[in-house]
Amino acid sequence: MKMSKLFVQTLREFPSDAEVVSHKMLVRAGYIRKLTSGVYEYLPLMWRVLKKVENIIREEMDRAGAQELLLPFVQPKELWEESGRWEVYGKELMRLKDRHDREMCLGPTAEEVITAVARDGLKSYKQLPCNLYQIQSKFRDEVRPRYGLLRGREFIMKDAYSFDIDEEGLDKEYKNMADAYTRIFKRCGLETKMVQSDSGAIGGSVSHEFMVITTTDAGENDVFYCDSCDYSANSNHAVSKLPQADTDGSKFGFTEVKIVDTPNTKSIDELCEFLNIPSTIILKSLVYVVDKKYVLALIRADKQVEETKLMNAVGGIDIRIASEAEILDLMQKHCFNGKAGFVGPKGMTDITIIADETVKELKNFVVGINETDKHMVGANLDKDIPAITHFADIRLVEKDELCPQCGQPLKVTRGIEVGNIFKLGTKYSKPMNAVYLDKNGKAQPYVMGCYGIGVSRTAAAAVERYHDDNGMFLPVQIAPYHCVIVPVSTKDELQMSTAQKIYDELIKAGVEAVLDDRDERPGVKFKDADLIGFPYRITVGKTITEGNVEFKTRATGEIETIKPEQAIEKTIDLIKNSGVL
RNA sequence: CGGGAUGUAGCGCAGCUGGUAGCGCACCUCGCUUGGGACGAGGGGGUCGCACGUUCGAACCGUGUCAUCCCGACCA
Repeated sequence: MKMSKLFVQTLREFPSDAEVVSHKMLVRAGYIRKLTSGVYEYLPLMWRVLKKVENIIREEMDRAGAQELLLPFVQPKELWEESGRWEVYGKELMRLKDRHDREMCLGPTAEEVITAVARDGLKSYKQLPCNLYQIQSKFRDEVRPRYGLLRGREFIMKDAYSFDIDEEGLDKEYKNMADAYTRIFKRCGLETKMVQSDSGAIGGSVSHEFMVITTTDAGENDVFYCDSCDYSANSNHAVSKLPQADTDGSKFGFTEVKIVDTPNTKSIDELCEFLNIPSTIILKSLVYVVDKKYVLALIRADKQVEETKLMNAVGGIDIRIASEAEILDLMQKHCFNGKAGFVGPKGMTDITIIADETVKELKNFVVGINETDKHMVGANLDKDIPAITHFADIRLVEKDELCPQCGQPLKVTRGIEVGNIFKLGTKYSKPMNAVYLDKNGKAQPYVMGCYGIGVSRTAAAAVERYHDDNGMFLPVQIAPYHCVIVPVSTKDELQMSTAQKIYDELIKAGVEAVLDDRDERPGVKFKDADLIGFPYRITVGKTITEGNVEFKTRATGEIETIKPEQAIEKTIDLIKNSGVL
């Protein structure tokens, strides 16, 4: 490819609306352009990267025994009603009507469609196990798209679905996919951590996420992990053991239950200060609204509630903390005069009350009683707290708490989720009546798994990982081109003819080379080469009169002076060694 | 959905005590230059997000609306 014809417009400045590195870099280097919020054009450079990532995925998925197909992007409402998700999915599902007023949606994922495909095509146990995948645009109408390709509304995803006769088969395929994913990300030049996670709206029991650990602020997930063993989990799923703490109020003089005045102690800190006690002997009561119904969450006051866990404990799909007005409303409904800050489980017998495991440890504790400026002290669970709906782990894990497996302190880091794997079980096959006939001729629902990789997000994550002040340097496996040849002066015939010769030889060898034939000053060409991130650069300048050219490795900045033939050979060797040729 | 901000040329921005639009980069032409985003001369490109209003006159003032971005909430 001649640089003069390459469809790319590099910008001298970063776009003003970009926040994270990958977004800034990709726009500035001419890889992508925003069409509208959360929707991007993949320009030729970006498309080459995406195709390379896709092909790595294809090779590894095929090797793992999966078969590729392509499913529709527009899906009918009826299918989503079968699975029950039409009601459940929420606003993220982009709904639309066709000219006949039939309701449709843009596919945010394809469990429904693939289950429909399977039930028509997989009738016998002899056909199982089966794993089908596609690489397709997806659309999710995110509340707030941001971070460029990392959280767009339209994005490219590889989604795979496995069908097995039983849990054992699913377990095997789950492991098979986990191994394939590890290979895929490694081939993309990315180190990933496989972490336990919440299974979210897609449902199912077990799930793991593949995280690219990042130092930039683009990582949207907190990952807790243990250096001493293999434990690691997304914060929405992490569990921990707590270090020893004072949880018995009798140590602080609360030996019998009574109600005390606690003026102006709206916050836990104020309450601690007023009573001169640690927060570990306080029972904190938080009002949430889950699926439009009030839920009371109880937890030891020094800990935070993890909302995803709480939502799962209640079995809800939408959760938010209640506003002060809603708390007042709740109080009034129960004939209390309290306000936010003095909430307690007292008298709340008609709403769901979920207590965190930490509550079990509390003795002679302090708790709100729904009366402003008053608390109960010396309270105990059975005696003083009415019916708790149930106990559950709803606690947000924090740094330096202890690993649930080995007891060492947990560490935390940020991660970009580039892939995930779920055990779905029969969550979709049962309601959609997707069955096969077993050996006895009896209909059985498939045991399913699903496995996603964010293709465009993976590419963006690679930019987050591989960049410097001058631009990006994607690994050669996924870089848009392998190398660029830069004649310093296009007017110099020897320089031009040598550059052309090197270019021709590389192309002949199958190297994806670009010849920068533009009549620009060298500085412009060097800046563009660095910004776009050609892994290798061969510069033909004045030293060609001595028979030398310059070979530069973008990632390391290393520069060598060598003969043109050596440059050709070296480039071909490097590309071959990277496994690309 | 709450809080904050911004919409003027492809990109980055100025103009906003009202008088009919400008700068840098990019783009086209000519000259000159060629090892890290040169220089000179000339040129093309914008109904100033949209609508209504105030005014003799609106990019500028007012109202509404749409869009975009940031923080929060939410999120396979």
